[in-house]
Amino acid sequence: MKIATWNINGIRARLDGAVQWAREAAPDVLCFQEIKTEDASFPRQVFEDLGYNIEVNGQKGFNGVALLSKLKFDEVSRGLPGLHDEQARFLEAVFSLPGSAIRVASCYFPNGNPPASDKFAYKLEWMGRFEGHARSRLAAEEACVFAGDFNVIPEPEDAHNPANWGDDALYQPETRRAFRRILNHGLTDAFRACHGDPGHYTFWDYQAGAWQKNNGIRIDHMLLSPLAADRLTSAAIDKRTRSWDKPSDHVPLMIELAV
DNA sequence: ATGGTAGCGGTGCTA
Repeated sequence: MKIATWNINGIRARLDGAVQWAREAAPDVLCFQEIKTEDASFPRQVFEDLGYNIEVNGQKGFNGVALLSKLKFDEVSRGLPGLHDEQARFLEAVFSLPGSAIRVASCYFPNGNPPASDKFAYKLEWMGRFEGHARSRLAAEEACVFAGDFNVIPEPEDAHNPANWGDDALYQPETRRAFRRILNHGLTDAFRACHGDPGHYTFWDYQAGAWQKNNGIRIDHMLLSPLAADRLTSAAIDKRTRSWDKPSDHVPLMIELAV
């Protein structure tokens, strides 16, 4: 099965491209972040016409995540357990498969800029809450995929020019440490497990010709529990979408699992 | 060093 994630930066502003990509790539599960719209105004029909069931944790104007699935939703939960979050950043669901099941979450981690602000404190708090949640999911020994925009540059090889990011929340030592703590509970960075070489990015800023200069960063990730990682057969970034008209500043990431 | 772009919503905030 194919699972994809894409920070779409406004689903209504990006609808034609998002639908075209979903039709062609045909993921079984598609996670969106930054839909920037409320549940009631999510454009459901065009995706339902492609055969998707849809769950949304939306918010007016900012944030917002969604899960689209060709499989039936068995369970859905909104928000990180135990976190009273004003911001719509997390949506998790369980899907039944023949003889097994898989849990998938669409995650939009806080950006956290500027460092040394309340936004950065919120980012670290959110990452800590996520870590606790991931631990409890790992204890259940399920096939589980945490997919989304983590707003973390894990390593220098995940940035075209790491020196440019020294003052950015996405590359602070505390941010990278919090990400490693999450991984160290036993999650696999699916893209990195399939590609050892540097220079693969999922985000290019709109400003200063970042795309033309390939001045990108890898901040969208899929973290897999051991049962999911055992089934991982491929991972790919589809950077073609970044050159489309009116693109998102992020591009889709897709994995394939042998299930 | 600064400013560069985009979505939402109708101004300034967020990224």
